[in-house]
Amino acid sequence: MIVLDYRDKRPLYEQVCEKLTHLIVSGVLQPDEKLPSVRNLAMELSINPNTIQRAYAMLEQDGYIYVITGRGNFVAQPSAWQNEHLTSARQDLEDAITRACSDGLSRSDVLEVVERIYAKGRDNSND
Amino acid sequence: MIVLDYRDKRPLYEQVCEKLTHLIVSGVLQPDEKLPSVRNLAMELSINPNTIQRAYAMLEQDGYIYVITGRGNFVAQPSAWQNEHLTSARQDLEDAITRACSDGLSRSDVLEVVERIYAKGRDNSND
Amino acid sequence: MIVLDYRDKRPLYEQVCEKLTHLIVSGVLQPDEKLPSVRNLAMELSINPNTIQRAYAMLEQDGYIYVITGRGNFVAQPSAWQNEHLTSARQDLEDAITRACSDGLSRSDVLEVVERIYAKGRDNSND
Amino acid sequence: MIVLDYRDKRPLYEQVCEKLTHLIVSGVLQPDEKLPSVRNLAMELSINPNTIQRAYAMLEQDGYIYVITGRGNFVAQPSAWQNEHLTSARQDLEDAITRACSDGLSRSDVLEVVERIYAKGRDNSND
DNA sequence: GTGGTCTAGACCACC
DNA sequence: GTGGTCTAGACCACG
Repeated sequence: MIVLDYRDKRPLYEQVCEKLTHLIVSGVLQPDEKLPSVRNLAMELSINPNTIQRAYAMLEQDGYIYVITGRGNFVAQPSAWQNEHLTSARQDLEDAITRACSDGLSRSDVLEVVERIYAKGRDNSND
Repeated sequence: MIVLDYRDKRPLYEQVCEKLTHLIVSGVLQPDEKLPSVRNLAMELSINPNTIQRAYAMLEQDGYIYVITGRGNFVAQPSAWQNEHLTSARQDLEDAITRACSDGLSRSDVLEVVERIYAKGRDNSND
Repeated sequence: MIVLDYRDKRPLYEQVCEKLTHLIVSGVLQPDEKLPSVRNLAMELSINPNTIQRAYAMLEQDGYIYVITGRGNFVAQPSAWQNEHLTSARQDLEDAITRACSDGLSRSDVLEVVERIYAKGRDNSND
Repeated sequence: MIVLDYRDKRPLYEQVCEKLTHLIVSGVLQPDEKLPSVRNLAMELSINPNTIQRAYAMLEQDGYIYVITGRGNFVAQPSAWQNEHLTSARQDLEDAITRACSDGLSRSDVLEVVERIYAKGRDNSND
């Protein structure tokens, strides 16, 4: 379900968080679907339960999942995260393009990259 | 010459590195121009000389500057860094846009952001 | 009769307890009226009977209901709980307002909120 | 500086968090003032550094403090937290009064409590 | 010395 | 079985 990259400099809990967020946002995990339990996912990834716990806590805090103690963690309704997710993604993009601009990339360079990526990723139905 | 942002989460040496890179790439610092000495720049920014040392080491390692022992640090010829700089910037941009795409941003969302940034940043003469 | 909110962070037995308390205090459940049996209510809410059992135990302990072994649970006389209920509610309110005060809310802020809530909730006939 | 209440049901990190928030909001801790280090405060309170770490992480996440790795934790500018703090306090108050209303307290009951508390707490200069 | 991450293992409340 | 908290102790990057 998730593969960790130990060469990645980011903390493990952040990787887990990001991977799960993608699964949720992309709809692979449907609303109200149950996520693996803290202990199970920890075992599956061979990491400490506390690390998973932390990732789940962040996801809940960001509205991607909700928790029922004693039952498990469940995917939240899109209405709970959709807005925030898009604005945050937009902000990240803005930062990246600003950096690209100040790094000397020309507008046409950027546009070309955009076209290439969106042509390749059209199966995601993001037009 | 350089202003540090202590609220920035990144390590100081990375900030110094980035700021100097910008000055070099943008031509504010000309090829073969001498950079401030480690000690001087450290004093000016009121930070530890080790931090500057580390930043200079990275800049040399990335080909932006060259060192003449006993003389100082000097800006390298653009031919030494231009290619690498652009491809690295391009790669960063690609990653960011890929992420934006998989985060659900549409092509038109991205294009709009690009136009906005490049309209605002036209004084950088990157068209 | 009762609707549970699984998103609520509080334990289920506490929710059940609170809902029943409201029904009793507001007079929807009359003194000496029989409450649903543990098993029935558990089935109706699709939760574990232990949870209902615990809620009933708390209600009895707080004087809202009385138990006749083998017969069932019954709403107690208002004289048994009225005083305690009001002083406890008063105490909670006091704590909340003290916190609001120390959080920097002005007296007029608080008064405004009070008016708003009591204007909206006048159908509860608490003037 | 802080006293923990072990009878309190809330987690320790939340208590620490709340106490520090009060110290910050009330101005006892001034902007840009340094907070005790994670390890020091942990020793002082005789609890595990991780618990303090968690409290500090929450405070940063809520904008009450900012962190400079290797230097320490510092009180953020009021502009960073003032708005959110007040709206959150207002929300808490609203919930409490709604509960009081549905618990059968009359408007005059509530008003009386408000007056009593704000009369007592007038040295806090909250009018 | 500073914060940040991670592990290992324990205990608790809830269901 | 579930999540949540806490401890103890280790290691790392930064300055």
